[in-house]
Amino acid sequence: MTKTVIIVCGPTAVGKTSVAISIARHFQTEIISADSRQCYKELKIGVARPSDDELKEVAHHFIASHSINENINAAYFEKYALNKVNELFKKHDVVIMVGGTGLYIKAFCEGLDEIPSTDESIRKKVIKEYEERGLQWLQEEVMKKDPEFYKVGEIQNPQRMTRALEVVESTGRSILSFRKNEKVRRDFKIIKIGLELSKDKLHANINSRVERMIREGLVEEVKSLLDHRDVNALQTVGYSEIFEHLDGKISLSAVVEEIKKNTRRYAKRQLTWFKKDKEINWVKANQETEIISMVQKLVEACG
RNA sequence: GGUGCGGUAGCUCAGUCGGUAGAGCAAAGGACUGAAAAUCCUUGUGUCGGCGGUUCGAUCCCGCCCCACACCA
Repeated sequence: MTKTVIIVCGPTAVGKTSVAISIARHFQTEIISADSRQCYKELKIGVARPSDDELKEVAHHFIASHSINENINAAYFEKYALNKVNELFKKHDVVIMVGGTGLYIKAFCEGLDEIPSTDESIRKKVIKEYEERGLQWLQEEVMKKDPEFYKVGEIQNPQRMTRALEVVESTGRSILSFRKNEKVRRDFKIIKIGLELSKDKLHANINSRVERMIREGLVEEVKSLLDHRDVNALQTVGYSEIFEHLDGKISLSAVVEEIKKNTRRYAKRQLTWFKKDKEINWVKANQETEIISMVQKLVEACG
């Protein structure tokens, strides 16, 4: 039988976890998470990690598997998930991937261009200089050192600009010279399922989830991470806002509303990303039996 | 009941010495190749409280009314 990965994606709070578990049980297989925050063992309540019962029901990978002090990114995920999927294919014909991190899913399905790993000290230096000297300095540096990128890049976006600078400085070549614009072909089948809900229902889910997180002790969780607030893993909805509250800048009730708002905006960004992917089969998130029979048919069709 | 202050975008407000209006926030849409729950870009939204009057022309001036707030009784 053709080896197959079924990818379940969609916006936050749409109900991916439970659908993925149902599908995994149906195929008697395991789950690889594609979530850029649930992989950290230090983050639990605020990232809506699957419950202990759920984790017991089906084996999960890339959940609470790394530390916030590690440097995890899309390229890392691509390698990690490819290794994991090949390992799981020894025991299973079908493997499930679930998550809301569109870039990670894309990296897994299509690959990222190989860019020589840059010197960590150069990266840090570039970011530090940007923080000290500002965007205009960054733009001038990129204009000087990588004029090609400056012409086409997002010159208002400091993250893109610092990356471009970091790459020219450590390789001597423009980041554009590494871009191949071709998708890598995987030797397994990929089926993409997108879960959807009406905006009203999604927002209601988001609101009640945020309130539950607070009830379950999110403030305590964030308090225990205060010393690490600068790490990338903690630049996260639900954590940034509570850090502000712990600083005394904003009341708890205002924080709750901020988290709801920022989660809605995050969901919208995810939707914008996933809508562009024409390979996704969209289904209503709350119709599990229909989803399973559809997935079963898709798996048979390709194999 | 009297006096004062106000009623302009979903919210908070600015403004027009009379030529039918604009900021912030919220919202909506979009981009995305080693930070992606990140980061960045774009965009409106109006019976200017109601009815009359003056005027070529009123959201702006005048009158009455309604509503909110404050103070006095």
